[in-house]
Amino acid sequence: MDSAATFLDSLRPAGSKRSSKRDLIVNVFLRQEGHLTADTLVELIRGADERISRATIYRTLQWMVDAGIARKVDFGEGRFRFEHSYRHPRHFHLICRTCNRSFEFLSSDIESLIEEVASARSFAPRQSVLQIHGTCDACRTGRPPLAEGGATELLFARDALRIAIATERSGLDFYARAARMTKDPRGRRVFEKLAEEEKEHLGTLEKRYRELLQQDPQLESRPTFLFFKGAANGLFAAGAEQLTKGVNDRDALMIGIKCERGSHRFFKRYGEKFEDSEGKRIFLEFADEERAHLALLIREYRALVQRQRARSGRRGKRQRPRAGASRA
Amino acid sequence: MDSAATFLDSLRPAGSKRSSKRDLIVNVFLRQEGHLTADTLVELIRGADERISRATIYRTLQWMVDAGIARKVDFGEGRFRFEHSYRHPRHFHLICRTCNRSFEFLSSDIESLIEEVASARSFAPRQSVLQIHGTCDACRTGRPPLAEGGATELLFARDALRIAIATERSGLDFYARAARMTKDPRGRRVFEKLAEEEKEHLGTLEKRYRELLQQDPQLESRPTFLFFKGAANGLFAAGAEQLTKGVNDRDALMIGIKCERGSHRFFKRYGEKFEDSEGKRIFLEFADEERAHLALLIREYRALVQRQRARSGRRGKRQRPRAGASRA
DNA sequence: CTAGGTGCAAATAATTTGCAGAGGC
DNA sequence: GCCTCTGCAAATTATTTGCACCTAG
Repeated sequence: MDSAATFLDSLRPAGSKRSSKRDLIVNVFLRQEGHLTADTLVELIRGADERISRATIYRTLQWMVDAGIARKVDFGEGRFRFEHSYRHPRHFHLICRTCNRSFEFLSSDIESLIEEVASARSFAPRQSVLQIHGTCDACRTGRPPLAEGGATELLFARDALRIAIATERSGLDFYARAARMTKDPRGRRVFEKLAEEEKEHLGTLEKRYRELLQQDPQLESRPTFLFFKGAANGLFAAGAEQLTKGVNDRDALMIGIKCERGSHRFFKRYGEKFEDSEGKRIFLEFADEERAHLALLIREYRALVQRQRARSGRRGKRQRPRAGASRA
Repeated sequence: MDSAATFLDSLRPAGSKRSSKRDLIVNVFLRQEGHLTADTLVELIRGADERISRATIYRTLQWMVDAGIARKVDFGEGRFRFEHSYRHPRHFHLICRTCNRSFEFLSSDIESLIEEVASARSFAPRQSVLQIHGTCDACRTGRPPLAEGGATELLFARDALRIAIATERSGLDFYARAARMTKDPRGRRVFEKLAEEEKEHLGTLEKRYRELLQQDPQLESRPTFLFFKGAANGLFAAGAEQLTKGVNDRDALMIGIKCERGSHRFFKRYGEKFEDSEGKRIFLEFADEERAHLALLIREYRALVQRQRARSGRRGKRQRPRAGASRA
């Protein structure tokens, strides 16, 4: 929470004055977890033994929304609720109609489909609202409300790390296998190097994951926050399957390039989508690493083609790198 | 629209009196296309030179919602809108923040993902709201508002038929190919028969599609309403691909069973999800047809296994039908 | 005749606004 | 001192309710 203050300072719009009341409201608001109504906030402030007008609460909430600290959400109850957005990515909601609690989740898969639909209708989407209304587990079965309190930031970081780790594992597997089956010694060394790097990076990620777990002992048992099918087995799993006996050195490089490119794109795109948070950082760092690997693979691919062309004397079948290999 | 009156009669809750005012409101409401606010409806009724109280409008709208004629939707504007639900399946919305119009769509793919998320959280979903807010094509580019007026019922029926036709085509292709490669004459005849049936059904569906097109000359050019990736190439496309040279008669039957089962499940499940409409009927009829085919294939599979077992004398390798074939 | 249905006006409920005074810079 | 923030009360907006009257069955 130390950097939160700095963050807040940076958000204060020009020409606004520091005011004890507003600071109080903002602080009380940020300390809360769920989705507050304006009224709840009034009660909270009154509880902190301060007289405050409803109007001020409303004005401050609007100010926070404009400043990007808060988001206004509508669960169809006839009034708005507010959630803070500091290190808290935009998300979808499960809303229990019995206990009125709401649970958050993200789904990269659903987001992709939404983008496809919008694009099919030439609609420029700015923001999507997805709410699943129904009955939560606790309300349907007996009464095990199951220790709440998952700060979304931690869950997001946890799931981002899990995806990164799964991808790293499948990448390691892929490169190790590719190294084993590559005949050209130089190419083999490249794959070995990449496998080595993946292994090292994997270690870093796993360490980070363990550190994360220490911030909340129950973190692992909390429900999934970020749904993303693609990476369940790692983004290199499909590539690894393609590495069968019939594959030559060049094909192997090409498959690697495709995997790295897909992986880099996913992590970059997804990382950019989020506001500042540990999860975002994980995604972007990962994207950078993949970009470096990609560059290395492409360089090697070109070199290999060059050597093959030279070796096959002038006027071999003059195979060109397939489409895609030449784009950076 | 003829059966709409009967439908309405059937919906009148017990103990309600026929009243000219209410009938008027209901009729005016059902004649509209989009998502009306209570106020718009008041203006419409006043325009039809009748004095009416806002309270009556509100009461009647609530009555319609209770009777299942209307749905209350919230686009976060601070007031509700109402859409009729007669032959108009629940759907998702694209909402233009510039012109405030909204466009409807369905996505089987998104619905599946929603179910998965809910189930992963042991949440019992009752209803989902998905809204994509942004800017529509007309508002972003110049001004080609592109002849509106797609009655959703027609669009739904059109897309249901398209999916059914694609599936039928891929089924025909699958059975024709299977017949060609089946050695056992009796099995071959079964596939030929199924291919024949698919072809006939395909004809029926195509005729129905042409008839539908006559109800709205622009129907084909209207945007997609029902998104469903799985059936873009037909639900048998994957099966047809598996029919390579290495496949024996039994495998072919088994692949067919899997395709029919998947197809039957999809159409049944999806058909049941919707309220009365042409699209619903198409889905359910189709599901029935697939069920019959499925039964035929299973019968044939069992017979084949029996004959093989008999032929291989006592104590062949005693292959059992693989899991799945014995469940009806 | 009697349970609904309807209009009118008043009540709610959430949120916004006008205005005069308080307070930070 | 100026300009913003704040409280209070009044205004606004969408919707609901109380109540007396009306009308179909």
